[in-house]
Amino acid sequence: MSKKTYYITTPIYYPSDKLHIGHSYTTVAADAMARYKRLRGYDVKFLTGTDEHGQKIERIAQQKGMTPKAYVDSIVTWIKELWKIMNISYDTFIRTTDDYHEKTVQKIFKKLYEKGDIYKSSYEGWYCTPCETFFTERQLKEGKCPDCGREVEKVKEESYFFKLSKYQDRLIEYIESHPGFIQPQTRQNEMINNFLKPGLEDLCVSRTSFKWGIPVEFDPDHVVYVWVDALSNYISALGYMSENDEEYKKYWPADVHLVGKEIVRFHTIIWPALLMALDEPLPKQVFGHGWLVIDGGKMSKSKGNVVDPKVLVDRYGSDAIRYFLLREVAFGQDGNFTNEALIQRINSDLANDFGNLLSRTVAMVDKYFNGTLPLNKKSTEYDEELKNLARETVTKVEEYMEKLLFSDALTEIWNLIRRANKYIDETQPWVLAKDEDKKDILANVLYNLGEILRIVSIIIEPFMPTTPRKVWEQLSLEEGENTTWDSAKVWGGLPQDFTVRKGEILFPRIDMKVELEKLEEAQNKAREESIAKAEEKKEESQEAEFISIDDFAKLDLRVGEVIQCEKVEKADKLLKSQIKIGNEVRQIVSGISKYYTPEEMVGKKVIVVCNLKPVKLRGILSEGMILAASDENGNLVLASTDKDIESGAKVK
RNA sequence: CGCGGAGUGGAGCAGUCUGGUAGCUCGUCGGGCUCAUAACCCGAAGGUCGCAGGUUCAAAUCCUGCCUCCGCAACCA
Repeated sequence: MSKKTYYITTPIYYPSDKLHIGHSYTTVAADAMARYKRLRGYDVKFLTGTDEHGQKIERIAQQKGMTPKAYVDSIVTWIKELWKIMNISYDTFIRTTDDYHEKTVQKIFKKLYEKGDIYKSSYEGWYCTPCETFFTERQLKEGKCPDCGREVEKVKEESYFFKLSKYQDRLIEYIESHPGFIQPQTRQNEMINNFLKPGLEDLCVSRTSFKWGIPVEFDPDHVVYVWVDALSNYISALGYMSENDEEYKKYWPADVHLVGKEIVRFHTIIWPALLMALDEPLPKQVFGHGWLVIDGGKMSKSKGNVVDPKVLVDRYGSDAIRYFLLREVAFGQDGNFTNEALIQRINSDLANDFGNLLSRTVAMVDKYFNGTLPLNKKSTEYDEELKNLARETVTKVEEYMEKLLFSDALTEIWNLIRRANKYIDETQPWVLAKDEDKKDILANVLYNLGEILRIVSIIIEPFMPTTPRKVWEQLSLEEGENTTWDSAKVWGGLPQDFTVRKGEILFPRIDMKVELEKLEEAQNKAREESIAKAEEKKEESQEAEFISIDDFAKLDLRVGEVIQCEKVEKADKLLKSQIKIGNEVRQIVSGISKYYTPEEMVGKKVIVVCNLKPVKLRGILSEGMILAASDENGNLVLASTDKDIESGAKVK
């Protein structure tokens, strides 16, 4: 009989830059699950990778004077190194630039086209490069990307569309009849209410405006655009539609796609629709986990609060970081990441509770029995409870892991560890040691502690893959039948006369105060380096962007006096001002409401760009722009003149 | 009336679906112990469970309204 299979995936990450701790979080969770299933005897396939195409990559590479491939190669090398130091046990690392993936995508595209689910049409719309997303005129909000608020580019081109709308009803039906499909439940509500019920629009699935993508086989001017390319990695990695599709037959449908909550939509709407169109089964589950937030806010490069996982792993080792990520935050919800919490966890859970339990056990066997336990044992009244708890703990961990509740699983394990520490207090081995007649009781107590350590070391392996071996080393436990998952359910796997070998301290305690400073220093350094790089980039592009005096002369800058000002309703940043410029009065809308009240605006002399093309903001005409200075800390002040001067005066 | 999440002892969270003594970790204070990484064990203080109504014998939990925070969205000429 062949083994049961288990197929788990992470998203494929976009290698436009290095990854942060949030990416590690997803990947570590997937890894813990993969390791757990392997220990349970499953034939596991664990997939991760990178999504390497798109205009954004093309541009970044261009700025750096590299080919797109060379650029992503450098990032991918960095990512693989990260997964290595974090002990990520992926089976396949797929890159969307891999030859086999490109071929499969082309075949999928062609199949859908032949089936009529992809059709050619012309597209007039807007494109946001950072988001890699098209928008219709209607979706656009006042000329900006509705996702990120940045500039969009007008694009008119012919392109291919996927009939997403055709699958809308089937999707709703599927999701409602498969309650476990989208996890956690709240995400399901979000998808149905936000996207499915309002109606789906067909999806643009090709581009002609850039080249860095997979060419459409039968229409080489087009490259396949993100959805079909990226999402199908989950099946192309298994050899779907290739000569060798054995893995596909074996592993598909996936047991779980692990994704961050921001991309649940793509995985629960677009991806299933694509699979429906291909007549292939849908993944069994999409689990959208929460974010690691910093000081209550989202981690983002623009905020400069991105945490580099390599810095942390370097300082504390991957097992400690993995433990923290999976323990601290309830999977599915957002959770805080702070250096304090990290060190706290390391100290109290890993050093004090767990590491110290090993330390004191080994020390006592060493001290009282010269390192090797005698065979004669006599039980105590406390043994039964401890043994029962050990058995129950393994069962509970199994139950929680099935639901991907990593934090709960670890909580159970730590309850057992704490119980073992208490057991030492109850039995008082140092008292037993003073009485020759009680040596057999003492031996029993120490054996039981050794057993708890054996059991714990086995069941923490999915979370902390390197620690178990360090424990076994100190207990002289051979990796083998007494270190399998099932052996953790049976009391007595450790030899009755086991020998201890004092080893390194598992998790050294950390001086919170000192370490916080050092950590911040290290993190700042890493951050500064990346900022410095970004500035370099900026400078390079700035040099190329000198303007001539003629360019500057095109600006019509004038002094204006605010004669009236009010807030724009339903817009929290906008003020509408009437500004007198010479003999003329203009209406200008500005995003300065957070910094200036309408009252203080009135009477101010400001500098206005007068020949800016008028636009409507929030439906209100704005005929120019008020100049203001703003810094990175979010301060904003209006630009003004040094001394008073008549309104209408030209600025140059 | 945009969508969603959250508001529980000093901090971080669980409990809410399936009403009935409010639980955990950290911190604080007191005690115990000495095998151990100044670690471990026990005890105590500390909560009107955001606010206001309602249902009920009984509400953190169910219903209604409101407030605050966060994310998305919007906005930033």
